[in-house]
Order: sequence, then C-alpha cells, then structure tokens
Amino acid sequence: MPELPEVETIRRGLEPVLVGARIERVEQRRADLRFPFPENFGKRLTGRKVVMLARRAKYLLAHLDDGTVLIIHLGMSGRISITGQGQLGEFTHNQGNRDIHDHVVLRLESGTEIIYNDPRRFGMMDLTTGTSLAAHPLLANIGIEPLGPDLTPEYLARHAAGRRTNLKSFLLDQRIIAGLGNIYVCEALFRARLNPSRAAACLATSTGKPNARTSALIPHIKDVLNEAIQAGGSTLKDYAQADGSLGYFQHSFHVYGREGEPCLTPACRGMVRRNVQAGRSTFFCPICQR
DNA sequence: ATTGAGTCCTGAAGGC
DNA sequence: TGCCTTCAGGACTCAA
Repeated sequence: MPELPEVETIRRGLEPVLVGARIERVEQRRADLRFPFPENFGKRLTGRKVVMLARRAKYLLAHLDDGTVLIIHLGMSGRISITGQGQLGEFTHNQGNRDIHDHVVLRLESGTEIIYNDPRRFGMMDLTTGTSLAAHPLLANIGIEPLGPDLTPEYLARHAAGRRTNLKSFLLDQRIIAGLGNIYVCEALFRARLNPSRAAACLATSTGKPNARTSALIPHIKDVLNEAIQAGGSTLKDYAQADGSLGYFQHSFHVYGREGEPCLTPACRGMVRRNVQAGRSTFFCPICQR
C-alpha cells in the first residue's frame, strides 16, 4: 500500500486541484470497497466545496464547506489520478474512459475529474464531520504522527517497555506510530542497524526510560520518511502520484526487495535476507543489524 | 493485555 | 500457450 510518504505525496498533488473546488458530480461505481459506502455518499458530496485537504497517518481527509469530512484510505493498491494531468505509463486517464477498478469519480466544476482506482479494494471511504473526526472508529485508536513533535524517545520507550513482540511488528503497529508500513519499517531498522527480530523491549530500560537505541532510531524513522516524501514516494506495482507521474524513492531502498543482494553498509560483507514476521516480508542484513 | 493467524480482493510473476 | 502457486505497500477480527 501506499505508506505515509506516498499518501502525503498524493495529498500534495491533489491539494492545488481540489482545495477551493466544488464537486459537481459524484460517480460511485460500486456499493462497497473494503466496507460499504455510507448512505447517500454521492448526494452528500455533490455541490460541496473542498476547503482543506489534510492527512492523518495513511488517511486523506477532505474537509468540505458544510463541515463534512471525506475520509479516504488507499489500502494496498489504491491510486488517485487527475484527468488531464496523467503523464506517464499505464495510469493515464482519459475522461469518460473508465477502468473496471475506477470505483469513484469526483467531477469538479472545472471539468477535471478525480479518479479513485483500487483493484484489490482494501481501501475505503467514509463520511463524518469535523467535530466527530477524532472519535471516528478508524481514527480514534491510531497513534502519533512520526513526523510530528510527539515522536520522542520517551514516548517510544514507554510503549516498548516490557513488550515481547519484535521490533518489526511493534513499529508496524498503527496504534503506536501511525503511518509506517512494511517498506519504511524495514528501511528505518536497517539505518538504525537494529535486527527486526529483536524484542521491542530493547528500546527501553527496565524502568521504561529511553536508551541509546531509542534515541538513535527516531531520527532514522524521520529521515527515511522525509527523504521518501522529497522523492515523491516510492513506485512499486501499483502506486503513482496523483498526477500520474512516478515517485523514485524505490531506487533508494537499502534492504527492501533486495533479498540475496549484498548489504550496502560500507565494509559489511553481509547479504540481505528475507524472513516473514506477522505475515509480512522483512528484509534485513543479519551481519550489521544487531 | 498481547500476540499470531486468518481474512478480505485482484493481479503480476515465476515455475513447469 | 496455459495452469498452478506464491506474493504484494494494509488492517480488521478472532481465538489462545
């Protein structure tokens, strides 16, 4: 799925087109994605003007002029494109020429269309209001933003203390840090030279205080996310920026997808290995990640 | 309370 | 060519 950098890239691509624009027509082409669409989905959006496009974790939040908030999640394979701006590759859209996985089309007054496409349908959309947004079931229990000021050694140590789960699963847990996914957890742990199989409790002292590992890990998490955003996200099988162009951070992966290839740490003679944790592939160097 | 397994769905890639 | 298996960026529910 798009992880935080990809969602943020899409947000930045959509913002200039969507904010200030009025939704003239909504084409909802099926009854559900991961969940059913809310009642009167299209009707509640039609005629509304978008006043703000925000992101929380991997969710896009479109605030409308009547207080409604459209919540969008892209799941594993969700993409958003803008007609007239597609430039590269397979994901250029011509107006009226629908793909079978184009599930929602927002037509703006300008004639531009915002197209949500999601083959696997692990994504979702819902409607709520600005005042009940924080209490929404999808958002109520998610953790802090990794790029914000809340990700501190103290926070991480407090949640890691006593945890027997491994570092990989711990960092993927959206209730602790929201927005990290499989790729960026692998990459952050590589940079921090931490073995993904270590117990999460290694990030805290016995009294739940931060240690050297905790303090070292945090800048690596922030750096890898910020660098990925700078690069316009990572393009794998099914992710492209909102304007259809492709991010290029995937060329900067040190371990993800590099099973059997040499470790990129200078002077390390290790080879990248893959194993499975919590049902997900983990890539790491067994020599320099300890 | 935590943790791991199973689940949703489609498509791409690789082996034979 | 085709048939089969495996894997994929997420995250929920359920049972131990």
